[in-house]
Amino acid sequence: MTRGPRRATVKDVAALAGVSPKTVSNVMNETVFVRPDTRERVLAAVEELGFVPNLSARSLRNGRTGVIALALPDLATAFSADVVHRVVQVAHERGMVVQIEETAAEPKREYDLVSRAREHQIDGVILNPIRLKDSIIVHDDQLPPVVLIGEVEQHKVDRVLIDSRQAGYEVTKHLLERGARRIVAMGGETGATDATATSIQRLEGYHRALAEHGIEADPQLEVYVEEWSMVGGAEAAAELLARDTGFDAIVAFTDSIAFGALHVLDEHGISVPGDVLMTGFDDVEHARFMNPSLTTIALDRHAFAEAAVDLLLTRIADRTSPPRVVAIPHELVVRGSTTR
Amino acid sequence: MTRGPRRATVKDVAALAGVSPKTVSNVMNETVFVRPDTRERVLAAVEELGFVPNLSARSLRNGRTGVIALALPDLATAFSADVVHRVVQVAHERGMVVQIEETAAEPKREYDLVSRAREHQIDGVILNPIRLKDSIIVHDDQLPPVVLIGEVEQHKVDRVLIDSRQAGYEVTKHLLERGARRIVAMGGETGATDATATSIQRLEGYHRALAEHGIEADPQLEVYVEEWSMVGGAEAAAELLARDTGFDAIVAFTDSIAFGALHVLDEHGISVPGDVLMTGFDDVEHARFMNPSLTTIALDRHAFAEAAVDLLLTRIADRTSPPRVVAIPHELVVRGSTTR
DNA sequence: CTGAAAGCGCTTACAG
DNA sequence: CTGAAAGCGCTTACAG
Repeated sequence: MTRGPRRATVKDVAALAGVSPKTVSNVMNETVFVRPDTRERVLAAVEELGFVPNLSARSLRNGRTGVIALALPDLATAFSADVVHRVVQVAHERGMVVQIEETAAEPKREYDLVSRAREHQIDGVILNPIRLKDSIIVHDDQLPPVVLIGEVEQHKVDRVLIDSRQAGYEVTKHLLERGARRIVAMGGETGATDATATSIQRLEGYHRALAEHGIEADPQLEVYVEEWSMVGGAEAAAELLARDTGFDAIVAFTDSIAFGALHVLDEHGISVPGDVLMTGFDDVEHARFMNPSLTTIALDRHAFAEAAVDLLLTRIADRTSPPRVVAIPHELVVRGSTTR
Repeated sequence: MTRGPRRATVKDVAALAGVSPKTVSNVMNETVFVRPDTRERVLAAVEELGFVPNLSARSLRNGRTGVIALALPDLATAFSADVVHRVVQVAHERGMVVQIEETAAEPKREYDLVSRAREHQIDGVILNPIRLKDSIIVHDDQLPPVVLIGEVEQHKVDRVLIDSRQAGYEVTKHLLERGARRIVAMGGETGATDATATSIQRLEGYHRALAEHGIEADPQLEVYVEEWSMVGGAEAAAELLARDTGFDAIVAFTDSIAFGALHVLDEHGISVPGDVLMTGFDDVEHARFMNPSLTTIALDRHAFAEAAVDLLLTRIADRTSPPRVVAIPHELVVRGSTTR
């Protein structure tokens, strides 16, 4: 810096307030009780000098950075955008900033973040892991503070999730109640080798609902979706049509998959909800604005973000307490795509 | 840290390689030429000890953090999601990490970031300012490295933009060529007091196209949109219908506005493109998957992100060079919403 | 409740 | 091209 006055330091503040640097530190960090009049003098000096603590120096000393990482597979999806939006808001309210990471294109990044969080100058990680089997959470047992989001089947780490089995059951049951009998599961497939925990659970719920109605599962009606996006949904719908099997409803495992599938059905002159009923998961904003609007599973996204951030902050403060799980309630939102 | 071995430091590496800490630093930073065999020995020691530099210590010494901030008004929009996605990718390729900030809900944050970037431990900011008149860029002249994205009318700072005037002209001309005569501009309004530079420019292009075709601008056909989102587009469409004036096309100033408007038109039994033609701006992924798919203005988003990051890195390296402007080319993508 | 000293792990001058 | 010393600005023990 060539221009401008030198930034004030704790020393300057201490000198002006007539105390030691240690006392300034105590006031700034509110760790111990400081006598009110001392406190006042320090704060006045801070104000006068425009003192802002140097976070690099603080980090160097105490190992905390005030930064949490949010690592998601694909940042470009509507669901990711909403998670980022809310996590940033909640983190700010808690005095933390958020560093964003994307893991799908660069799988090593996921491992790297979790195995060397300290080296990356972050206090902890909120992670939506890509694949269950790849997740090093399972292997490594000396972890930094980590909160997993999404339905991951392991028990060493704090988690925020929704009950995907139950949700999968509910949407399928809804379709059965509306008269559908040949219901497609779009996103999971029995026996898929690289299935995610989420897809496995949603598929289980789907199977349970079918079984309750005395309907046997038909592998022809299970379509695997590699990329849970609109493109993936469009490809899956094309694959489904190519199988040339009858169907009267689709349970899409995310709203994005549903949007992609809807587009392809429309191109083929298949009407939703006229010919085929359709449901999604997530209730992204577009679900409400599509024509037809999309029946889907909604969750309290703010509660979701808040739980993730707060679990992480708790974990940062106490590394030894047992892992906790927070389940966020969900509900079925019925819209045009299942209403004839 | 109670468990695990102590992290290796430059000292450890220096001792193992039989050199001074300074030489280790020289090798790690590639600032000066180091004799190949010395270099090899140092790198071997780094490898053996798993040495990773402590970035807090580095920052404390040299003032750089390796962090850039990306500050957008609203993170939940599709356009934001895509910008975040691409900026994070490009920044990683350049060895930087990205801190995300949202400014619409917390307007002070914009000022704070730009006026005290150093205090926030960031090397620079990529900023999409909310309102022209609020932007402190105009007032302050001792700025940290800043790159503005979007059409901001000022010349003190590096900028990445598209030619919104020309784009506004092109979509309007396209609609005129398809026979539309009563074309609504949805997003800007002549004389709006808190108009953004973007909305002003798109409106100017719209006016120019009308003028070229000998059509007089009609204030009844200009609808102001407060929030450039689907909700805002839906509200604007409701407002337009309430005016009870004839129209045969809509130039929406973003794709999101178009989606919101499409939904309301559909609810009122107005067909796109049957009764009304519609265009957007941005070419977000949904534009392709809507029914009908949306005619819109596309830009090379990767080039956009790359230009923003690279301008910023150049600025961080050299604070004194004159401000630069990078214009990203755009093109009209014609789809179903303007094809009868 | 507050002070004086030491040190977190780097890199910047200053020498050679 | 490399070394020995100093210091970036905080906070952590250690005293009192």
